[in-house]
Amino acid sequence: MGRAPCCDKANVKKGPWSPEEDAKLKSYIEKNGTGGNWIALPQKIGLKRCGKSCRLRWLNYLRPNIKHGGFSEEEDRIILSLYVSIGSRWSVIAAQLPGRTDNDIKNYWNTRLKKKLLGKQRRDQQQARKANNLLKKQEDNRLVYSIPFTSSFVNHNQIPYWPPQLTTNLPSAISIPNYLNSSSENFQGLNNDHTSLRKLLMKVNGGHYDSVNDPQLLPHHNITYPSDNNITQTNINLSNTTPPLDTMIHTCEITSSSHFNPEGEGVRIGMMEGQSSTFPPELEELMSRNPQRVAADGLEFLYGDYGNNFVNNDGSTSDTTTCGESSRWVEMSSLASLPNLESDCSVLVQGIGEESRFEEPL
DNA sequence: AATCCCACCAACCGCCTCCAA
DNA sequence: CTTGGAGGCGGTTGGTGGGAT
Repeated sequence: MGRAPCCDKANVKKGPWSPEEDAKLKSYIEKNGTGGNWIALPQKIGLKRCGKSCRLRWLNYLRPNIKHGGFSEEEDRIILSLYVSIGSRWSVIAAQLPGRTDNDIKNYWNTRLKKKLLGKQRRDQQQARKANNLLKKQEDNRLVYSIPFTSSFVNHNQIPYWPPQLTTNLPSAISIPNYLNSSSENFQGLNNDHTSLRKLLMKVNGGHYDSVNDPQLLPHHNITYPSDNNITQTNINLSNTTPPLDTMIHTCEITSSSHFNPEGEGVRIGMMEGQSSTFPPELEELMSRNPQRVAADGLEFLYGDYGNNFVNNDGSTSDTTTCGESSRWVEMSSLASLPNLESDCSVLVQGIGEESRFEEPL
């Protein structure tokens, strides 16, 4: 037996609110408050609406001092930094942005901010990919299957695609892995996956992209984490001033370099505290089933066209109709889990400010 | 001018948590 | 301790409008 519905679905109106309904709800709440019971409220004032719907309408639209649209760069930064720290907890994020609702922020993130970030990154990567493809051919002979990251991970000769203003401060050991120069289709997968996107953002900082473990990051944010990681509005104190963009970028560089393995062996970077892996199991299976392609292309085939040319156990190949679903899953999750995403941290963080200032005006 | 496509966003749905009985 | 109602939340849907073809 399922849960009883909160209201009589047959007798409640759905869809957009009329001005009359808005006026009724607003005037009643302004005079009497909600009475602590949203479910009973619509009946009291003669609205054929579900109590939850009334609550939502009030909180997201009718409540005083609500701001709609026109997110500032400052707000972008706050949203990003909190998203990286605590994930898609929109109500917590909204609590740090006066006048913004969780629904607004959620919509803004899903429709614009996320695209802004990844769109910028894709463009950078596509440009860099062209340059890297030239160099890659000269280095293929040095690839060793047992050390799959040798070429792509430790490559001091590749042309990096760090944004120009960052390259002067780059740790000399860091170079840009080939496998990150993915096609837009592959990175597109991240658009649809909160966890993957957040992992990516966390990964680029070695899994320590939060203000607790890294005081350099978000120095104006004072976020404390209860032991059960149950973050509430009350234990987050975020000042109105967010850190300068270059502070965030600088922090990314420092923490990223600390995870760099100059020996070029299979590099392990902890995704989260107490967790580490060289590759996700799916990726390792994919690699073991395609040794020729690993040897030939390094890890590029994992993000490139492997879905279209998948080597089966018997040596034959399959297209996406054979392994479509699983490969798409690997594509998304592995990209978010692969080590050495140093460059992306700067690109992503950089992407916000840069685009807000110079590109694609909203 | 008609149609298609896509971005945006208000609103809904269903799950989870809290708390009083 | 259990149960059920209400609030809260995040994910998703669907309507709408504007731009492209």
